[in-house]
Amino acid sequence: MKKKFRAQHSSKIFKKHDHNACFKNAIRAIENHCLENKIQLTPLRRKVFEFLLRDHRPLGAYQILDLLRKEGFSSTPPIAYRVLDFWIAEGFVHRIKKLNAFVACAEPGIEHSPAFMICRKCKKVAELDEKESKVNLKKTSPKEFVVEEAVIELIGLCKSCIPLEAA
Amino acid sequence: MKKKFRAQHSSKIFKKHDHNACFKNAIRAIENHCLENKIQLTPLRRKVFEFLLRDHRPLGAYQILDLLRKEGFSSTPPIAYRVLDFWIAEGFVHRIKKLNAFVACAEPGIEHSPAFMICRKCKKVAELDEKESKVNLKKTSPKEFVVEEAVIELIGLCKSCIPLEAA
DNA sequence: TTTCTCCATGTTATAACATAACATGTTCCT
DNA sequence: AGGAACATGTTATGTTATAACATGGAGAAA
Repeated sequence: MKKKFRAQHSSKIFKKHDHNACFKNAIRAIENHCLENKIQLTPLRRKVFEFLLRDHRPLGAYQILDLLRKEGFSSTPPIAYRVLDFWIAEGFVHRIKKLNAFVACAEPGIEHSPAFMICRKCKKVAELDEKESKVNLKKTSPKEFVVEEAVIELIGLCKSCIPLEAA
Repeated sequence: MKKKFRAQHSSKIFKKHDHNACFKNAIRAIENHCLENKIQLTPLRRKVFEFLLRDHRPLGAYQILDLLRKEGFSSTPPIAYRVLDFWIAEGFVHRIKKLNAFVACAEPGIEHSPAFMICRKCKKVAELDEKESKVNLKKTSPKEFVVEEAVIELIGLCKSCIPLEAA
């Protein structure tokens, strides 16, 4: 299986990185994905994805609605939830239950149940991939329980915020 | 540190067990805890804990309110949320974000961020303890991220429901 | 090119979950 | 008995999410 959109290594998101390139790369990924799968990349869908991509910070559905309103889109709740459901189904957005919010995905295209690291200070969110998290958990419950889906959300301090907290 | 209330081994909850003893044991645990810590075990608090203890299935706040109403208690939302917050603070109840619901805790008294296994068929919930889950995750993000709190919720099929699903 | 179908978006209404702020009542300490 | 701390009650409202149905628009097939 070919990856079009290389995983952000989790630590990258928490550090200064070439976000312009990161952003463009992700946009290119959804463009390709939609082309290849004959899915419509509508202005609404593109806009919502762009909002989520902006700074690796999760947005609530109602925050997204406010942003859409400012850009002249309709902004009743189902608008946001539908587009979010769409991106989740395509594997490009994840829901963060802990925050009742949504983030752009770092490893789209493959169905997966990622784990997240949520920095409580800068609010950025990075993913841990399956190999690192879900698999470990699976081992802990060998024949006792068949894991079909996992919600794994770590709240804490990211590398960049640890020094700030010391102050 | 002395444990008063032995952990339900996770698999136990998913199997037939002496639930009467299990229930009584847990009630004794809260009675002791409240006595020892000079905390009031009021009828409302006791009742809410009993509801949650009944069958290892999580209850939503509004389900609890319905049950309270039937027993003649006041049943406006803050009543339930306050009692739930109380038990969570004491370490005897956990919130399951995935379900917007609450479960009685299997390993109370120590502050911990447990992991849960939620059976999508029978709806029962069991805990995985910290050694099995959180620590594994911690190892995966060594100096990148300081984990302060973890939400770990596995959705799947429990031992008892796996055969039923095959049908 | 029209008509049909599929899908996206729009709209209205309401459900489900949660908390703020303040009032009243109870316990228990001194 | 007085007062502080805590528990519960009440009203109002905030926040998150979905159901159900209406409209519009793009592309395929006749």
